[in-house]
Amino acid sequence: MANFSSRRQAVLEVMQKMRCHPSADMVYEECRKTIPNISLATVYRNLAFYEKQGLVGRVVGCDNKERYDVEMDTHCHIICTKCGEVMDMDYPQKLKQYLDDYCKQEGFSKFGLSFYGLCDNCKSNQNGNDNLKEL
Amino acid sequence: MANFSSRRQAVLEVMQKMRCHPSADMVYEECRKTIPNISLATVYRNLAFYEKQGLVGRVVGCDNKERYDVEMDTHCHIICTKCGEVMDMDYPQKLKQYLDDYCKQEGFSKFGLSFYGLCDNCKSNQNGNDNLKEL
DNA sequence: ACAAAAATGATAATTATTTTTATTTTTATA
DNA sequence: TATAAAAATAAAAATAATTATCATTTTTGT
Repeated sequence: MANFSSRRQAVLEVMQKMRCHPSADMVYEECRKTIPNISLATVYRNLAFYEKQGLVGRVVGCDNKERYDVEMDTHCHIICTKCGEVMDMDYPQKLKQYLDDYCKQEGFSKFGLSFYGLCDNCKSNQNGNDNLKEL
Repeated sequence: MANFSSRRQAVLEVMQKMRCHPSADMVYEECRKTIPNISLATVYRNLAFYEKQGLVGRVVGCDNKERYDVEMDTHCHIICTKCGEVMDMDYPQKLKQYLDDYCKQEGFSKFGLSFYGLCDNCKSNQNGNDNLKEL
């Protein structure tokens, strides 16, 4: 059954291998390493395909690109207000259960929690600018 | 001091009057009702300006537009997985305090919580399609 | 009143994403 | 295995949202 085409499989494998929250073009660049002539549209199409399946989700960072993520629902995110990087984080103690229950009780299909702040990298390269939009 | 230009003021007033989470072009259309020759660029510029001040925040709905919101931090959001509408919601009991404390403790500057599901409107116009991307 | 700084409108440019179309690959079935 | 139908693809064009540019206007501080 669900035997995907080679390109389609590649997109998922690349997503699973990348330990980050790539934008579509990052996935594209990564795919090209093994499939040099894959098209960007194919990456977009397959990310949308997997999103519909629930295998891939979208996170929204501080830049204006969509970021994609495998394994949603298991973790929340820290989003750097300076560089836009998205990092995984375990839910704070007890919170996951609380939100799961609440969600079920109210009939929501899912939830997303993000914390905003400087990532370690930007923290050490401090220049007092805690805002992407600054020039 | 902070005596803004008339256009800049208008953008904020419109935002405060609109009881929704408008995209930039929605704010633009609303502004044009009183200032017919205001420019879309001015709306974008001033939304960015207020965002930097922390007076306006961005929410992300299910469509690919940025949605803007005044009074962040007081409420969380329900995002309709069908029409993309963003609605305000009070934080579930005790949750706000918990998250505020956690945030302060960990040194994050803010957080955002969203629940996903069908809005009442889409619930009643049921057609089994719980996904914007469906055709 | 006047010079300097900031904001604006109009439009062009950019960027991300989606659509289109002709072609190729995959799938199902005979 | 051969073959017709369906699905997926590459490449490019189209679309849509946002940002940048620049000449002009408005605001600010003195």
